[in-house]
Amino acid sequence: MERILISETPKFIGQKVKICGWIDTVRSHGKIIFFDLRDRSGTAQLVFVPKNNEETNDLAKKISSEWAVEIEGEVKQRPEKMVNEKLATGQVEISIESLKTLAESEVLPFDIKDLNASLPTILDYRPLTLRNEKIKAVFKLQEEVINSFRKTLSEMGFTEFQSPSIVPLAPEGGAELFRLDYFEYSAYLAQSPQVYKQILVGVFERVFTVTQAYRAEPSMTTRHLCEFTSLDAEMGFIDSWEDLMDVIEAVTKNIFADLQKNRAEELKIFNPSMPDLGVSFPRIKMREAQKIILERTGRDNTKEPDLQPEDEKEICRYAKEKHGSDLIFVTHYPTKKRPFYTFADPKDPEYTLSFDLLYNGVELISGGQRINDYNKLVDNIKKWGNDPKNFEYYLQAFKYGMPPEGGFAFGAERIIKQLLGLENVREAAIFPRDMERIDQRLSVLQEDKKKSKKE
RNA sequence: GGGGACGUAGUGUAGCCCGGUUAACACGUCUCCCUGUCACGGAGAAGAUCGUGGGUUCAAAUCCCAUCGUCCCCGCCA
Repeated sequence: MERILISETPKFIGQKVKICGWIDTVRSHGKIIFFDLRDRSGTAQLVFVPKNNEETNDLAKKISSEWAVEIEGEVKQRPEKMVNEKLATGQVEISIESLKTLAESEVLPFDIKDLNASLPTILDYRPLTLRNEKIKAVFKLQEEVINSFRKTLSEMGFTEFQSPSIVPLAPEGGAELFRLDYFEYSAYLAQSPQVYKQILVGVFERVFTVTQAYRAEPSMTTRHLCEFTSLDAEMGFIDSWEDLMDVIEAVTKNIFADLQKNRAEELKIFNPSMPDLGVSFPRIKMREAQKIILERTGRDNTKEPDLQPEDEKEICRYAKEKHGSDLIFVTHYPTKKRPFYTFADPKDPEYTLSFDLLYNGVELISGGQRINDYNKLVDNIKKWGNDPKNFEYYLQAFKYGMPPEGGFAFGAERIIKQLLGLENVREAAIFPRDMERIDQRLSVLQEDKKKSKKE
């Protein structure tokens, strides 16, 4: 008999079927045992009543959570009073005729259905806790974010490329790089695909990549990861830097729309408030934002070169109240605070044609127009204290005709964290890396190594 | 790089301020009962040298010091 999916069982009422999956829960009433069986498509109730086969009866008593099993049985319409409306398959149940263990499970360290563990514990048991319905849903939603990003940009004529992870050095500074042995030389893990996406604008005009970015920043905050998924795009022949914000707005709105359209079930688990996609995202200059914050809170940060985390939250509240938007562009960050390739505003060179898109108080996207003029770029590399010789490879793209261009990057984990209201970005990374953890806690994994380093 | 908080059965917490006999509760686990549950229910049981080391004290989960671990905030950033 061929296996069918659990979600299909209501179509087989009165018929014998074979289904496979994991045992979610067991409710034993002695002479009758109910199992919830879970596969990739959903969950259904199985009913077992003792047979005149001792072996099967013993097995049914022994089976417990997370055993992988294969069962054959008849799909039965449930009596009206016993329909479970919470379950998609709640109008039917499968009466077990034969039962086969595919893999036993050890006793679970905690109840993964009603998970009530701390984040470190959840991460320690990641291979198991990912099976939790809610945790699993996070990553189905993240998949959709990435699919949507791909789809929108492809339709807009962007070419996807694979960005390298091993790089010679970073254009944005050296402090936060992971260094690695590369034969007899040193190399680094890419902190961003910036260099490569800019080079490829000279080839494909419009490019994007979904890639891992690595930052060795000693940060233990709820919004930082040492390895994160960067959704990067870059486009040439722009008329204005505002073209970039138009693209971002389209991409972002499609992401939210696609989540609602294609992942309604997973979204329902979190029931987040979705941004109003009918309004356009306000665009305000950083200095204006600081003035608004001063007026609203009395906090005077108007001399600061950047918004404080508290300010970012406040300006998002402002955007929601005044413009009905959950997202807001903050533009014109000071030239000194941005990387060397950022395009200065010709009307006011102290500030750049760059922007952050804030969502519920956190930076979601950073971007801006880039310097495409070869000589200006070389000058800036020097001004930022670097040697243009180290950038010769990258500079070729500009030496041989680079049109006006710009781009942006999202953190995939941050989108999900902000949308679902997760407390920590590590909940939005399927296998998060932070200062203290690569899968397992490094303190446990490499106890001896750390000690020897200290001595 | 700077600052703050926390560490008690498998898991999540209470107890600590104000030291005192068997360290409490919930979930999970085990045994028994249960043919309509869906986070099933009922009865019972096991499970913790209170992170580690030292100090104060007649007496330490509780007070002090050190150490290890965990989390959060700032800087920085997506």
